[in-house]
Amino acid sequence: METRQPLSTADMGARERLLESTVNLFAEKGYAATPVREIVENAGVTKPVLYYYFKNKEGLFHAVLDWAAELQEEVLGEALNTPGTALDRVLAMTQQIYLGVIEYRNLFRMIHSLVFGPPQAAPDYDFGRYHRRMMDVISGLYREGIEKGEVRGANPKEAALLILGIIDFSLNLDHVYEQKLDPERPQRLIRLAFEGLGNRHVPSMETAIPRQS
Amino acid sequence: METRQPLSTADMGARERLLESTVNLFAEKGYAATPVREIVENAGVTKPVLYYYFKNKEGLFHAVLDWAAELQEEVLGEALNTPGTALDRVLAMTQQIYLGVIEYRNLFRMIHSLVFGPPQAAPDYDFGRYHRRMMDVISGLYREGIEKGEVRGANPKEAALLILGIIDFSLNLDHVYEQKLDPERPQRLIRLAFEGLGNRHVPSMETAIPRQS
DNA sequence: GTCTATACAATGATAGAC
DNA sequence: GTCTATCATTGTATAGAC
Repeated sequence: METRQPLSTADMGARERLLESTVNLFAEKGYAATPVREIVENAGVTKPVLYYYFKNKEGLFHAVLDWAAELQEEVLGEALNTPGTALDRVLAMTQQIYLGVIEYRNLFRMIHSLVFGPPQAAPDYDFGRYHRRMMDVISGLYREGIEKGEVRGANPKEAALLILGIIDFSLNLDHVYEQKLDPERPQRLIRLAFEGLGNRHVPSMETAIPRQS
Repeated sequence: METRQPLSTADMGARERLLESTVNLFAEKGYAATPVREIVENAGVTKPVLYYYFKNKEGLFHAVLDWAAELQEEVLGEALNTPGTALDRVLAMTQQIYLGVIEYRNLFRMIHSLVFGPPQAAPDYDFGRYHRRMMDVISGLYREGIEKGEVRGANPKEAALLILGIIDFSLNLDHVYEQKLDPERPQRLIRLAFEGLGNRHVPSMETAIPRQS
């Protein structure tokens, strides 16, 4: 029967258009609020085509999410190959993430609203995997920074929470207010978190920041 | 006709049970994935009762959200009456928020997934109001801290983003992993943000800090 | 592989009795 | 105010022709 495809490569056909349509609609309306009819219309095919390539609406859902996990690995993989201090590497990773989000914006928005949305609004899936993977990578970066003496010895897990929280929240903001993505914001906030909100007159580790008042 | 009620007080009747049922189900499954049949079953009434008190499913939705805005004002009002330094007050506010979230947990979860979920998964509503209100309050607290010389002069809006991001992310974590709420976490992370991730050996915010390297 | 046509269940909403 | 019974619509999914 050969209904199995590589899911990524070169048959710019009905299957890929269905995946793309699904991502766009789930990002905008969520799983439950998106009728199959719209998915297929948007992909320029008819309903039976969907049920030919995927078992059902839920199968389509899983196909998209597994694809997302692959992309996350690509992004983090590049980030891990970056040299520099802990702050450098965290900023570079953040940059990579933003580039990935810009390229696959709706995919990210879909994942994000699934992770933080109502638990039963969509079929079961281990959404925590994205989060855990991020935590592992970031806490690893920070831990190395401690060993090299670049940063103070805060609990790496807590530090990772703070950093991931910033990235996450920044992306959320861009999403909620539907502004253009502000690729600078998470970097600014992360620097702020490294420098500290409370300490007056702190020279930055990387940049010399002008101060006044 | 007199179908207008105060929405809050003492008729522990069908209307209130409907609101509570709605909150619980929307928090768990979201707007689109929650059938009115379940709402009324869970409230122990029948469908026409719902349509008697509220215009339709969407009217019920709005009623719940307006109620949430009132509660937000209560919580922030208490927080604003707290004395102390900027850090003290931010921590106190965070504490108040957590108390509120514990008391009205599902209401918060519902709001949150609506704010950060897919835009068209539910009827239109100005969800940004909750966020803007938080930003105003927090940036105000920080600004006062600057004027009193308690904190360094970071951009109050950016500082508010960082702080709100922490609160938000903490609540998200508790939600996503369905752990018990950890009321300590946001406080820890906020202190961490005030102290700074990057600065080794940081004395508290009041004193001037020496640097090295 | 892709279509037309349709089966079948679930949903939001209401009419009308009490 | 609350119920029983019902309607119109929309949803997912499939049969069967090509």
